Amino acid sequence: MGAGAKSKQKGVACPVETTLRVIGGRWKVLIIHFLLTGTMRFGELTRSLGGISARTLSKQLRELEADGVVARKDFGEIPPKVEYSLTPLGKTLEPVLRSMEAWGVVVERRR
Amino acid sequence: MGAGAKSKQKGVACPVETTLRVIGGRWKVLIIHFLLTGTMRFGELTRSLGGISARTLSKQLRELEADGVVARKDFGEIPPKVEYSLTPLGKTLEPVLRSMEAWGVVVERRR
DNA sequence: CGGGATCCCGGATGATACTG
DNA sequence: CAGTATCATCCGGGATCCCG
Repeated sequence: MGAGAKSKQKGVACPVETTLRVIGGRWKVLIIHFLLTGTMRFGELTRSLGGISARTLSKQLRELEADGVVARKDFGEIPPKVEYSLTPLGKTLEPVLRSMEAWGVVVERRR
Repeated sequence: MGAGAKSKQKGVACPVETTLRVIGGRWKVLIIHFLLTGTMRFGELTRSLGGISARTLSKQLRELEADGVVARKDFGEIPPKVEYSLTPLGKTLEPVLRSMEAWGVVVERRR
């Protein structure tokens, strides 16, 4: 995966790798982190993430949507309004992120 | 990575991303998975992982070592003998992998 | 056996310009 | 506002060859 992302479904039947494939993208855990606090619009996410390009955000959101983690709601208005939120499955990622966060804190303290 | 793996230390002070940076490599969770069962030699890992190149295995092991997750023991013999194992810190990754595995299982069942 | 040195490619991401 | 299209770039990782 270049950075990280890993979008291949190479025979590897390891569930841990499956998870990594889903949340391994450069910005995905951040996106999920923010959506855990509630629904957000595209522009809000762009500003919150700080530094992500529209092209990349769009792509990562669509991948998360394809994996059933994120729900996209298009209001079909002009000007456009689109809201993103976590699906029930997406919300079940919270304990995973928390355990990763806890470990990351320990590692960071180590230096 | 290709991205995937994320080796940048960009200001991002998010612990979750720190964890992802450490275990996000193409083979790292697999390596850790095997080392959780005990000490292994370079060749053993190569065969167990199946398909990894020596260059990449060497590199990922050194990165894990630099992050304090893996310990390397060189016996300084001829022919060479090197053993790899998890450090105490490395072993604390087990609950993280388990939560990722549990989620991965659910997702895989979803299709 | 356990790597290091090189060469190389594809995918991931950014920058920029444009649009409904 | 929320994207898409296109071009440019960067980097992880594979393939191959070589060595102590």
